[in-house]
Amino acid sequence: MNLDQKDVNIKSVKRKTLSKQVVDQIIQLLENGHFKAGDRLPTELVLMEKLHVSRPVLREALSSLETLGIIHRKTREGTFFSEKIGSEPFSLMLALSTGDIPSIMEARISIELGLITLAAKKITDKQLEELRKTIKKMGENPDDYSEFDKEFHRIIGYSANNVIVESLVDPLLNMVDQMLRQVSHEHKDHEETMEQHIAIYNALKKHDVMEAHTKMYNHLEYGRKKIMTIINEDS
Amino acid sequence: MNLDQKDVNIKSVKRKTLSKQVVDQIIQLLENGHFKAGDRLPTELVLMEKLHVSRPVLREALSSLETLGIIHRKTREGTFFSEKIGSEPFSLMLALSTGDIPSIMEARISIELGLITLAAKKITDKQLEELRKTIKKMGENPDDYSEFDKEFHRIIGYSANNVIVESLVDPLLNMVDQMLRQVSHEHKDHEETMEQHIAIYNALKKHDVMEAHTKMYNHLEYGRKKIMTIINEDS
DNA sequence: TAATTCTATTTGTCTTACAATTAAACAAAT
DNA sequence: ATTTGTTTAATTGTAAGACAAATAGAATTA
Repeated sequence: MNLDQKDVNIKSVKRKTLSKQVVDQIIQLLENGHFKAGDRLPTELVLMEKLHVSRPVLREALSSLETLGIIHRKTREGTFFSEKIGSEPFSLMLALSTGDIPSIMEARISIELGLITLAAKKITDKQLEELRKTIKKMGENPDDYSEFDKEFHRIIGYSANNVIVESLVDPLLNMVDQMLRQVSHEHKDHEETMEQHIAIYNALKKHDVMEAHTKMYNHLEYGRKKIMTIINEDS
Repeated sequence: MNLDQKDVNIKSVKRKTLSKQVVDQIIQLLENGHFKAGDRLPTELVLMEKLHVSRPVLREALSSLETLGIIHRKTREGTFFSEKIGSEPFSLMLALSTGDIPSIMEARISIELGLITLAAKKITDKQLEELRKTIKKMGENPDDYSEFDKEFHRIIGYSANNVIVESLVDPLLNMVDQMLRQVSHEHKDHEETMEQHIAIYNALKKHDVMEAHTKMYNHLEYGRKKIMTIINEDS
């Protein structure tokens, strides 16, 4: 990108770096429909020529896209557009909110309340059965049930069967889980949690969107308030 | 990173690239609490020495983090952790779903239904007033109201006042808006949309979580079904 | 004091070279 | 004919060094 374009970019104060421009160019290939998920991109050498940039610049762009989950690369094989984003990028992003417990709790509530609506409509019998199992196992392990708790929510998240929102579930659940470990372990509430999970399960089984939402809301608000109480006690 | 580590990474089949490792290292600085949003990172030269990597590798990692919205850089000033992620990364990610109309519509519904719950609790009088204005303007412009429609939803998204979920709103709304432009312009429904917005507004004004959810659900499902009908007609 | 110029720091870009990985082609052995 | 091993070549991965561009802050001047 040495020349030619007479840079009439007066308006943009913060001129974009070349690598950022390359990122945008490659994204456009998707938006144009020239490429789609799964397609193989040209080799770095070819891209360098087409885009008129040096290899480091190109590779900065490709690394960015890979970290975003949009492409993936394999030595000797080449560069491909991914099928879906996956959860790694969101995990990385969440690191910026480390310690901001209220925001994380809210985000988790927000995402899960959105998902339960999709889930109530789309959840399969098989997934309902899986849910039932987690409840059963939770009943059998009143002392250490946090893994089954998380699993319950994860199943609901994935039963919404939506690749876009799906990517958000695991990172948020993991973050919340990690936070819970840091605060007191003494505030568990096995019976109450069981009942709430069962109520949610029953609503999902009926595919009752509104009831599922209500039960999930109660469940999540219950958890949020408990945590907020705990961290306020500490301070 | 020339040597030393005898690479006992037998388990991980796909060895991580250096730049990916650097990304993880820098993320850990956040998770450890050694750095937080707003902090300035060491210069590239220093990071190169500390991490034992070459400059291209380091810069690939930094570019990745910048594209993820986690850091931002300014010539001569240095590199800083961002205060929030912003909406660009999600816009980029969404490109991978270009054309997958059902998924995008669902994701939008999911996110907004999650947000309305937070919004119903946290929305301010000022934001309610803004909402009222968009409804008024929409009433005055029965022919071209799509911008006010989008604005209405955007205000609700931001009234949830949560930096994490906030980043998702604009990209999704823009994507949906763009899709709507591509399908027929003839399917607008001014009166119905007005009524639904008013119903949502009234629920928010009462800070009634459940009613706000219900009204928003009706509104979004109405829109989704309309679009799905249209695209099915075409095919 | 205020405006201007200079300087040094930091990020941005390019070039070149070589290393590492491995699919694919080929050869050898069974 | 099928498996197994070997070579080759294509592609991504890493490194080093140089220079360009932007600009905060210091130095200079009016």
